[in-house]
Amino acid sequence: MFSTASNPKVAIAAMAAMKPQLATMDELFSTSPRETLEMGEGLFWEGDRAQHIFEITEGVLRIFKIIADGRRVITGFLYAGDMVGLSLKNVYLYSAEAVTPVKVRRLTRKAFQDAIENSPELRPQLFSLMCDEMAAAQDQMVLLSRKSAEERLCSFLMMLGQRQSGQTQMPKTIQLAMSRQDMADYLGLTIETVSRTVTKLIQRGIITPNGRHAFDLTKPGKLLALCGDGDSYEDVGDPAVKTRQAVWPH
Amino acid sequence: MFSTASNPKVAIAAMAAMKPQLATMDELFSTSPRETLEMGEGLFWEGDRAQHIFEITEGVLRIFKIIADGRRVITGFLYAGDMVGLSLKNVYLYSAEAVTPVKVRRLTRKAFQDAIENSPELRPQLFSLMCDEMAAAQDQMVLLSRKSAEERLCSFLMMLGQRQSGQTQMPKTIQLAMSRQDMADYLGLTIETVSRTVTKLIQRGIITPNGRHAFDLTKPGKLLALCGDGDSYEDVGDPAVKTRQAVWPH
DNA sequence: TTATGATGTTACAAACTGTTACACGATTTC
DNA sequence: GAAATCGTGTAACAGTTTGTAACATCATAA
Repeated sequence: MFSTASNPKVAIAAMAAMKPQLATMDELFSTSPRETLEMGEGLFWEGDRAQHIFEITEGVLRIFKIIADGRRVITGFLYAGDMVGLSLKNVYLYSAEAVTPVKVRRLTRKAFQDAIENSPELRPQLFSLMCDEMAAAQDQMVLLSRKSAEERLCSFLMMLGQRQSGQTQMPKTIQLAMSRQDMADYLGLTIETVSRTVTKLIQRGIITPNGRHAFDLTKPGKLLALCGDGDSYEDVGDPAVKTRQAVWPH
Repeated sequence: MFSTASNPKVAIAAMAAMKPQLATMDELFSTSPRETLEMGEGLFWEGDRAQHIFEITEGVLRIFKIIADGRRVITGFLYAGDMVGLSLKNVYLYSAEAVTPVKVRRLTRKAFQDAIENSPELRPQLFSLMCDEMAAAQDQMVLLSRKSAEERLCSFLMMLGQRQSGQTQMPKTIQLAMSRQDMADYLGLTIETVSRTVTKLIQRGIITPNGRHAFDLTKPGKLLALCGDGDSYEDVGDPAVKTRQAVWPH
């Protein structure tokens, strides 16, 4: 199946790749028109036929599932530059709604797959994206599995801060695009517990409310310490100690 | 960057791919020797330099992270045929230990990446694998975020059943390779809660103990009903209703 | 067989989070 | 501009899950 220029399929692919010379994911979507979503509007629903991949150009999107009794679980928030809809299944595995007004561009799954398959530049980028997504999912599992309400809140604020600062140091102010209910459904808490915990953090002077949907980081160091993921590596030492079990002081 | 046979890199890659004609992930590892892990032995640790990708040939592996206070979160169990160590980072993002005696085969990351990059057969398979992993991670987030202890247990047993039956219908008996503590750390519960919940399911006649590490499915229908993920799609209807919000009866 | 340690089970009190109810302010609607 | 609605904050109470401890069971070795 793999061949050289004598295979017309490869030759065509090569030519296709030469024309726009796609080097970034963003360029892939550059020919698509921008579409607008109002606040609260849905982009697609769990179970819909998955025909497109989307790139977010502006705004914040929430990804969620609904289970029995109407319980909602938000599995992620997506910001400008992120992509949604990646999957091999024929239906979307989750729903997507606009948290704020949102602008997206879309590509058919086929166009996307062809572009990836024909671009040795794009493939590692896609792989990298998926790995990052997987790492984020695992961190979220840790949060939901073993962290207290306070640790969840602090972790969430730290994540938002890092995302807004773009990998540099923490910003002074953290913007919350989403409602308390969205936060609760993302953190596996109720809205009341979110409220209580936020109040406690404010009373302890760790954050200061700045309008209804933003916080100033008064003590960013404290916030980091309260995330609960310190010292992960502390006792992971000599790999030569083969039969060591994880220490579990229960 | 994309070219035809005039590019020696591609030509070499083509030749390399022609020799073994790699069509499945399994074949990729077929030249590597099998390595053995004893029960409880570690394969790698979170923070180690990530130099290899592993394929599990036999046995069960647990993937986990440790956070502050020694709290452990098992993010997954891996069985024969699964791969571990996929990531773009230079260090492993989690630890891997043998739950049962395990056999693995390894490939350097570079060898793996080259093989993927040079095989249009393997790429979709890898993509598919990663998508499945992502879907499983999201299901796990739902479980950890909003399911009760009983729902978690039932979901876990169903998952094990499906894995053991190989996508066909539920088997009569479900084998538990792991300890109660492992189950607890995977389901976000304590070992006591796991015990109590298992006892309840037995008393209600839904499962029947079959030795210490296996259950017979007396009422598989009941078990499925208790998973808590029914009716996810029930009100996901007309995509034309654009501004519909998810119903959230709180 | 008996001893020993690891693993699993059960009971009870305690803690955290969820539930319910109501108050407040901002925005929208009429 | 008043009323209704929505999102949010606060409080008392209830409930599930946890933590602690004791006990039971199993596997292995003496």
